[in-house]
Amino acid sequence: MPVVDEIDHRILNLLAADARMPNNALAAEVGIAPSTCLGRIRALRESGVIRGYHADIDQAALGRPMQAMISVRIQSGARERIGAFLDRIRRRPEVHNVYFLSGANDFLLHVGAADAHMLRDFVVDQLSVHPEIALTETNLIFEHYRGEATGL
Amino acid sequence: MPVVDEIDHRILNLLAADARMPNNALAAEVGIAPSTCLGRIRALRESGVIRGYHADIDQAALGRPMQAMISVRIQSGARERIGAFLDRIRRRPEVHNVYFLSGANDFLLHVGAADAHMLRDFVVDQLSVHPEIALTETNLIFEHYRGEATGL
DNA sequence: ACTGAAATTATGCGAGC
DNA sequence: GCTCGCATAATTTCAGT
Repeated sequence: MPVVDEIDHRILNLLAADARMPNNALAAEVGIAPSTCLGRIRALRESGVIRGYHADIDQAALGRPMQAMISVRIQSGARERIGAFLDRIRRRPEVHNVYFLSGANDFLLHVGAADAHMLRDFVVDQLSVHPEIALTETNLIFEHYRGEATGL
Repeated sequence: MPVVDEIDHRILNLLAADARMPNNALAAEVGIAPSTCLGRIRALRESGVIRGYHADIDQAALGRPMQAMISVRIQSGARERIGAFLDRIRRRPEVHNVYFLSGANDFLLHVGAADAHMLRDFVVDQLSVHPEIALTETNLIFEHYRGEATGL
């Protein structure tokens, strides 16, 4: 069980805002020596508190200007078989996030696509073909904002 | 409109997977000189293709083991006044993502909380108090997976 | 776009609190 | 046990070519 103190907290917030911030600057900001700061970051990384560092890419520039949120409902009898389905779906390049939820729908898939055609193909070829899937509902994402404080 | 070629594409995928990957390693991986690679990354950053670099933090370690997706529907007459509401809500530390959608519900708020109490307080104090908000529906997030290929 | 030098930054180690 | 300061290694950055 990792112990995260006040200073760790500040380091994490700074890294969530800018993961490429130099260790020196971080150390100065939180008021400890660079080597100490590095040790803390390494411990946080190894204990799993820091899960990784990711660049946030403008999807439109990558040829995927369209994003959608797809609600997926599983057949009530097939809840045990969804593990394999999930593992495959989350590895697809179109899929940005998978939320496994309580409520009437079981999943939310956040996906990117070049156009409506590609989106339709994704729903038909990746989702509807599976007998475990009871229904899907696709909604376009007009805008997507990230939170500021602590990064996910 | 920025031009993103094959090599840029590979750089972006690598940075999406690991934003702290050293510039030299990146350059070697994509087969160009470090200085050239740096120039490309800078251009991508300045043109907005790379929006930022963020550490992915385990929310449980930060004292927010609970996550929820809240569907929000706006009063049909109040669609013009939601800008200010959005600006405020997305700055709250509990809020990880705001999705502005088509369909019956107008927003999806992805939030973190320490417990059910805190979550209830967020819904009541930040959402229900606004007359512009017609209804909210809160669903717990059991699990959240990030996509692998290209980072968002 | 590459090469090589210079500045900046990261890392490991021994000492001190 | 955690922190620091210094020495070394690695990386980034900016010339010139």
